[in-house]
Amino acid sequence: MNPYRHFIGVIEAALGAMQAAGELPAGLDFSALTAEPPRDAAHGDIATNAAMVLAKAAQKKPRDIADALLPRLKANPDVVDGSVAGPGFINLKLSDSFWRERLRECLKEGVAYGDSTMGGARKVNVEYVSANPTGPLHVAHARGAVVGDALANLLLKAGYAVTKEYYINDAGAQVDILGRSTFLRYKEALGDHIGTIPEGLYPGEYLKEVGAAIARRDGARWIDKPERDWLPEMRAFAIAFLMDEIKADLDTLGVRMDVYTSERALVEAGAVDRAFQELTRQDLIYSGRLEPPKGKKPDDWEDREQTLFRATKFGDEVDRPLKKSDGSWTYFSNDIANHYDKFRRGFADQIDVWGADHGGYVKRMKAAVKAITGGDGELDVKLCQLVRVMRNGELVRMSKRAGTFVTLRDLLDEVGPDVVRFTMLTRKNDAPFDFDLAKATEQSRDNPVWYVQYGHARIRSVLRKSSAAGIVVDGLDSAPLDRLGDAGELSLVRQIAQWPRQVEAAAAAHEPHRIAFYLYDLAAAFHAHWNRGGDEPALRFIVEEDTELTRARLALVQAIGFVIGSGLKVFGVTPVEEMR
RNA sequence: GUCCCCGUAGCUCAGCUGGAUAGAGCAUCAGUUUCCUAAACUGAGGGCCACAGGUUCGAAUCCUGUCGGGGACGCCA
Repeated sequence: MNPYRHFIGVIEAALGAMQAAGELPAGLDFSALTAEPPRDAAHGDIATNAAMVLAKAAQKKPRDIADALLPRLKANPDVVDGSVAGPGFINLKLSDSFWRERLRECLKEGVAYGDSTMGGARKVNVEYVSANPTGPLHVAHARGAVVGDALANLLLKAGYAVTKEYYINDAGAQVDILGRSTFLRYKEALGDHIGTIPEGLYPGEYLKEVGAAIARRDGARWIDKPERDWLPEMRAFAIAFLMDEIKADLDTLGVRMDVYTSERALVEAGAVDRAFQELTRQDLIYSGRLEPPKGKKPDDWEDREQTLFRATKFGDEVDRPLKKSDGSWTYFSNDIANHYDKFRRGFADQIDVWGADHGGYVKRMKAAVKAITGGDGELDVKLCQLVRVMRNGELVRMSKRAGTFVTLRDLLDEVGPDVVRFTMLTRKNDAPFDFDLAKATEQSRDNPVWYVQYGHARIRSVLRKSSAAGIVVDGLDSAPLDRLGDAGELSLVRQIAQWPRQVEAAAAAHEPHRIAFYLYDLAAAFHAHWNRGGDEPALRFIVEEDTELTRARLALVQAIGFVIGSGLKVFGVTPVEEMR
């Protein structure tokens, strides 16, 4: 249960009763009403702005409304005290037993604690990674992969029907370049001296393997053929080869897509024509001229009549071209088809995770989705800012294999998937991120991954020790939780009870990074309480002469472990049993 | 030239879609180990929330402008 959502219901009921009694006018809008934990715990457990939000519409002073509302809220059996403060806040103190019941819920539900029905099983499509199949994944892809995957998991936990999708850009000029680059490496594999890679082809050494593989398969059969014969072969082979590699990297990272959509297949199936027809039907396409682009020099700019989409009607800066000068579709056209296709597959709610270099593309894609779905579809775009890989403050520039950038594989080999995933999620997606290899594996409070995992390891350690001492650690949900009376213990109980709310808030905002900060705070509170047992042995979890008290405390410890496990599950990180 | 993101403690960052006296870690200083992992914990100092207006009961948060940093801008994807 999300206690705060629960209490909004309680408050609304009390306000309804006031309306029925004529103390408030009918027809008030309750949508701005909040119930949240006050910043200062001394104020109580729940603060509501109800009186202030309603004052204007009700034509009453906030404090008068609050004074009338307070006794009605105090009548709730879970409320033990309450007061009106400041400009009209109502602060409520809830009974310890109310919070202990939340703890019991957690113990019963295990890592499923925090699961929400907020999403109402609504279908959501999260498209992420979607890297071009022209080379290995690098760090920027890693960030997108981790953010997208965690966001998808988070929405899953919040009760949405989520599909994880990868859109393969296997059409267009860049895969032709890939095909030609592969052909060069193919010749090389057959003994040719190819010299330096010509301008305009991919220089990365990773293509050597691809060329060698196709040479093994096909021998010399392409070597004297014209390009039109070998290009489709080279292209298809390289794409398949590199996609396998990408999938393997993602698999190591713990990312498993539900759907891979091929741009080429979409085009061939007529999806672009269908989207084009739909936009035409809505009269959103016309022929016109565009201003030359500003900034960069338009060296080969030609002013010409173009097929344009009325993006400006939906909030974009200019109308956008759908066809290239040779008459073929632009990437934008294909991508409209992609999003339209997703809509037709039942996804009104769509989320794309992109790199920051696609920032200029957001408005037009949102405009297109709004347009082609007749306003029924909604696209949210999460832009991931640059990632720089550092080692002790020094910038790490490139990998040996790819030549120009640090690959995801390098990162995985060095620090492992769990560290990559958690660390990438300790920052908002729209802020740049320096990934420090030394810090990521450091064992200190400065490293959130380690700190949270250490908390979990301590929890497992206590439970192991108790078990070895003959205390039953099964069925802790029936432990006598009312034996938990210490202020530190009750504070931890309250913090555990925040978890369902954190899940819902992070899911609603599409911000998985919030989970990382919550887990860090929870771990900090746990470590602090742990150390109090040093000064006051009576507070230790295991009290040999009192089995029931011990079981109550172990229940608390286990619940914290469940919540950490639950959060790490969203992140796709495995909780550790012990530190080594 | 236009658009997008960012600007919070010396450093790295949070700040729960507008709430009460702005929070963590690092660094600095001072403490805590016969104890379930001290790889931890406790305390102190440190702020004109870039700047200037506006919106209202109330602004780090929303709107406008300025400054500063990053990114993007037809026929690439």
